[in-house]
Amino acid sequence: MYVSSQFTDQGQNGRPGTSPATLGWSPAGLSRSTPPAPRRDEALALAALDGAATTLCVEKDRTIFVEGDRAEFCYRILGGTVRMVKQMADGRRHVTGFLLAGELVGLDAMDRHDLTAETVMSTTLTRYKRAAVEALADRDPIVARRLRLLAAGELRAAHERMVLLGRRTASERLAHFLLEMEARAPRGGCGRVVLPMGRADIADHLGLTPETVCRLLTCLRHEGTIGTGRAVDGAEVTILDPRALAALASDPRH
Amino acid sequence: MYVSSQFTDQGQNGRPGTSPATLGWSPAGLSRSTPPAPRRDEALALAALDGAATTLCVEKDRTIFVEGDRAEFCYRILGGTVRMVKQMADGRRHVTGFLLAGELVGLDAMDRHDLTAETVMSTTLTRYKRAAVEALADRDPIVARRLRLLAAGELRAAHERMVLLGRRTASERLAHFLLEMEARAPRGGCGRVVLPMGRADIADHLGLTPETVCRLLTCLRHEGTIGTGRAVDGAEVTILDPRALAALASDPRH
DNA sequence: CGAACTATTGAACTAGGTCAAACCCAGTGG
DNA sequence: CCACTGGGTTTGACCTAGTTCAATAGTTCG
Repeated sequence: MYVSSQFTDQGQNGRPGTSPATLGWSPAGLSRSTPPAPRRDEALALAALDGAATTLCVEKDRTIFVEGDRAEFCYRILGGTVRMVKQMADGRRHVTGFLLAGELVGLDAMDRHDLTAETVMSTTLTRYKRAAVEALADRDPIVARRLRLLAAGELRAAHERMVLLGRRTASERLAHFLLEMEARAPRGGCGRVVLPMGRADIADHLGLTPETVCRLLTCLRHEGTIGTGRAVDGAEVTILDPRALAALASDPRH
Repeated sequence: MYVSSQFTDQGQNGRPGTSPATLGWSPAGLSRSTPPAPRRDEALALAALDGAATTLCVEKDRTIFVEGDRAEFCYRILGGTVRMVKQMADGRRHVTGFLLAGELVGLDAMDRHDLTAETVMSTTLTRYKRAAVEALADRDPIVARRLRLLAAGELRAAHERMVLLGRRTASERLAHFLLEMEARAPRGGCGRVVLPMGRADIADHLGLTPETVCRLLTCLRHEGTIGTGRAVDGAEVTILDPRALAALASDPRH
């Protein structure tokens, strides 16, 4: 209904030109300290659904689904970036996370989505019927277990984020964000982080204002901790002094 | 091991005198806007484990388990209050939530707990082997589905909390907290909220300082929005003007 | 080239934090 | 029964991290 009208449906053969590094499962927003997430088997398990899957292309800044929508589908990102948003009535916004290629969107829903999913840039994704996933889980305890694990991983990330939002300073937040993005980037992200999202998105993700994000970035640049430039899809940050950045991020325990 | 040494183990017949309002499942930290959580069936499902369950009494301010501990058990609170804590190396702390009678603790773990559970007051709980729960879930898709639903509920609450921590003002946070506690209180909590936790706990839950919590409470009292007093277990707040409080809390959408 | 964005920088302001003192009990011991 | 002690709570005075407002500088697109 609502959703399909915004998509360019390519049918199940419309594979995009970009081939993301990994199409295996990896829980969204998982931080570095989390034990390595399961991959291989689930990819296999989900393969059982590929017959019913549809591939979609969505352009920049479109809505995939809205908070409150009946959760009919979930998605896997083939290429691109998605932001998960929680909106307040008065316009204040929080970006609960960014999802990258290979990650899953909208799997953590009950009856209805509780977050809005929007594309940060032109994005390609595979769509699965949630009902089919649920059915698969009912049939196969292994899949069910993986789903639970996935949820647990997201919950863990969410807890981490609460500490970040509730107790960390602005620079700690930004440092943490840069390191997280670097860790999540496709292999070989040796100090290079591409930030496809704008300053406002980052700000809304970190509970800051765009101005503060800017200022902190300039500050880090002046201190020689990072370098900035522009990549094909969005700004690029080069981490020049990982030690300094890590010191700033100063993780809770570990 | 670590855990059992701090407990007064009553064995499985050592039922406590207090009989909490509901022993059914209810996802922890679920906010009012969330659709009513499933109850009856899960209580039945878990009953299958009651043979292996142990009832424990833990006094005030003890640790039930620590972040990083191998997650051998999970618990259901019979009576009392538990706080879930995330600690930073430098002492900064975040309380991700408070768990009340009837709610479950430590079910959302992967291999290890990612939160520390501490008693806010003298608390009685039932302990289940996680492995048994997992096994039950593997055997029974219904249980598995409930577990997923439970996790989704917590995730939802976590997202709500991120908005709260990242975008809401101090007074909005406090108002929201009071209303949430009132909604979660055992039936008939007509405007009366018992707060068994100290100001510091509330502050760490809301990303504020104890001083700010205090000031805001006094402020609300002076405005005639609430009244304060002391109950048997902890401070008590009476909500005199629910409208004003709700206006302050001003929920996102809805 | 100009419109419309987004990013950057500056200056002034404030919500909350910090520090420190006063209060208010619940125990406890004389 | 009452003073004493030790913990949390309140209150006050002051301060700063981060916001707000506003102006400038790139960028993208038509």
